[in-house]
Amino acid sequence: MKVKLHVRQTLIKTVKQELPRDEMLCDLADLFKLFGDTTRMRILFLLFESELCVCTIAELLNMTQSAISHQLKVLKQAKLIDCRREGKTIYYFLADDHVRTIIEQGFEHLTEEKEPES
Amino acid sequence: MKVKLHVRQTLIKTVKQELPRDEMLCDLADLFKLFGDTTRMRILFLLFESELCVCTIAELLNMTQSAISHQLKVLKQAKLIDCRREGKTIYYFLADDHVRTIIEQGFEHLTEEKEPES
DNA sequence: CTAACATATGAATATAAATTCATATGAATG
DNA sequence: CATTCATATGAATTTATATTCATATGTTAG
Repeated sequence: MKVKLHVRQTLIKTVKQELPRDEMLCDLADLFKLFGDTTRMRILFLLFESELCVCTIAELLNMTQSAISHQLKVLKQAKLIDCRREGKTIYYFLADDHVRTIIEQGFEHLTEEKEPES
Repeated sequence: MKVKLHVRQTLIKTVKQELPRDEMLCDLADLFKLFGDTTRMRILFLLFESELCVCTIAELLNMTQSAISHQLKVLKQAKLIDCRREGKTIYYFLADDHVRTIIEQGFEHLTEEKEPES
């Protein structure tokens, strides 16, 4: 009885500490995965400048409307971008400044790597 | 002649500004790609604590030595981790603090997303 | 209501990345 | 120097992801 209780508490501890940690780890990986694709990165960089509609993004990146649309969906589901409708066209824009911050962080890593502070 | 010169200068401008931007974009995507995989993320989290040898990582993550070895290679090539030999065993460790910073940034994004400030 | 335009979407295909499997390398030990 | 242990690696396979293609949805204009 006592032993079982102990086992159960350990289990609870595991669930409370290990599983969330693991879930968080996956969430993190999923987040970074979004930035790990050239097309999505290009889209985000374009949206740094201003909001844009799907067809403009497609033109600028020289890709099909469909391909862009699919990627926009991915970015939107992840809440990195949002959109608003204006008649027929739909404008996409960055949801907040986190995107910038995260990308800047990565950028710093790259630049500091290439010029190793001599 | 003058027109051609102008065209050429525009081309140079393009090469100097657009292409590097594009190359940088790819580098960035490649960097983030590294964090976009659960296995690699797990490995990095383990290395947050201390340096570890391949077999220990494999045990802790409950994966084959080969799978871990392949991923360690990827991380090492990207210079996120480094290693030292001690007899037969090889210890891997984080190359610098950039890894921590980048992951923390992503982490902040996640937490701020889940609790949208009140 | 129909045509035209902008975007979205499901399924198929193409492409890339992770894991496995078999085996090679490299160091220590008897 | 043969064996054992730790790790690395190439090729095959599996699995995941991006793109394409065909078509659907939704909006505006006539």
